[in-house]
Amino acid sequence: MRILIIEDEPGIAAFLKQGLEEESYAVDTVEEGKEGLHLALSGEYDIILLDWMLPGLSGIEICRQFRKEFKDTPIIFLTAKDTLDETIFGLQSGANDYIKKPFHFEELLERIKVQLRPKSGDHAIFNLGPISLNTDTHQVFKSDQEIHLTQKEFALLEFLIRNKGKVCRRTRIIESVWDIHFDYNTGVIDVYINALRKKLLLSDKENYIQTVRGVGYIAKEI
Amino acid sequence: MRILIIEDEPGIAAFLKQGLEEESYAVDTVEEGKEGLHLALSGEYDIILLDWMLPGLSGIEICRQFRKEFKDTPIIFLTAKDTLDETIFGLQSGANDYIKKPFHFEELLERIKVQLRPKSGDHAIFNLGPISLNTDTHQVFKSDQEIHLTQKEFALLEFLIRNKGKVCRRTRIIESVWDIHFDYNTGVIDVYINALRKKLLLSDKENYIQTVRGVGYIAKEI
DNA sequence: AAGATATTTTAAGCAAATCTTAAGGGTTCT
DNA sequence: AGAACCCTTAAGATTTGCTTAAAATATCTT
Repeated sequence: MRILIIEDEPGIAAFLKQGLEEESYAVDTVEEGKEGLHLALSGEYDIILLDWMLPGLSGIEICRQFRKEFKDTPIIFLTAKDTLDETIFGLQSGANDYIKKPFHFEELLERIKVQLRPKSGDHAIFNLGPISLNTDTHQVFKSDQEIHLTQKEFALLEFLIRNKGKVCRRTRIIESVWDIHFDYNTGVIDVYINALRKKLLLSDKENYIQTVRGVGYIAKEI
Repeated sequence: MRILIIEDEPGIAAFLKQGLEEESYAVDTVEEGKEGLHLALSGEYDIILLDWMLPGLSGIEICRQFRKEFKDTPIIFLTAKDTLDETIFGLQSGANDYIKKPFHFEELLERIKVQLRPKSGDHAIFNLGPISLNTDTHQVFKSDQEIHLTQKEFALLEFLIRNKGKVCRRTRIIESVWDIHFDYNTGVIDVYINALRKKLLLSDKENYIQTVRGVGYIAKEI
């Protein structure tokens, strides 16, 4: 999962980046407003943490412009302001949640998780045919049979299922799951896809993870 | 992707042309209004950058006349005026966006990209008669029947459909789809057009991909 | 801290899909 | 009719993905 932090105080940004990376998110930070909007509009992030007061372009303005293009990507405001008015204003501009500085890291983590849950229902469970994946407990089942996956295997499967029905390009996968932004002439993806298919016992009849030659892979309900 | 710049200040025009060409757009510039409108009406451009104040014919007038012919081609105004009234007036006359001078090149680039994305939000779907092409899932359907295309086949069809109604010269095709910028004495295009027609079951009655002798091909609603 | 275990990455051989070339036969235009 | 252009086909070249095993790294145990 890729997170973009737009925050002008380097201390806070670094603190968040480190903490989130330990939770195995792929994190980029940027200090300036316009550059932040530009990065956000690349469409490569799964969630955006946005400071309210920024040099260059205000958080609200970034939020508004970003929402023109991306309706779904969650935005969480990091804000020192706490009057009701301002908060409402922020949420109206398209944010999904806000958190008041100073905050506990755990609380932020919790809110991120909530935002990254599947839209239908409030469970942290994603499904793909008989396969279900729980992002809270980090468990995977196939027809009520638990299947042990390693970190990377889980991350890859999560990425594919979150993008169910869409082709996931290899570059996207390597960026989101491995946090590598260049040099993707590597065979890791193949190896891990192979591992997933084996562990999930996917056959020709149950090809929930299909390869799209020359492009990447797609998780599909058959 | 072809861009037409109608701008009377040679410095700005040259600067934009160079920058955009580095981003691998094909750019033409013109300094005078009437000539600009004439070129625009040739229908060969995917997006038009239009100065507000022009000798010959004002930007707004060009915009209005152009819109009579082409409903979809995006127009971005380059403007020094920044009062709300004038901007609204500009957008009413049919522009899709505007950017205030002086602007950062990056910002312009971002706005161009936004305009060139397929319409209707997140549906990355292009149509040609009963054929639909989804750049998101990398799928092609003809009357709800999925048709498997290879990379190159897909890229070629995408190019043709993106330029629906416009003749695509062989050199343009070889440049856009194969990224070859010289030496196009090759028969690949023919081979792939052939493959497309076969896979899409195009007949004389359904000649959505027509050949334009001596020039190239055109994707056309019949 | 060292050894044992689990995970991740790299590399290489193989198989299959895809891409390109080239050549013969049609078609269209002058 | 002749020339230029286009279509079709099939073989050879190339790329891509699958699979395996071993090397490198991280994690756990004692």
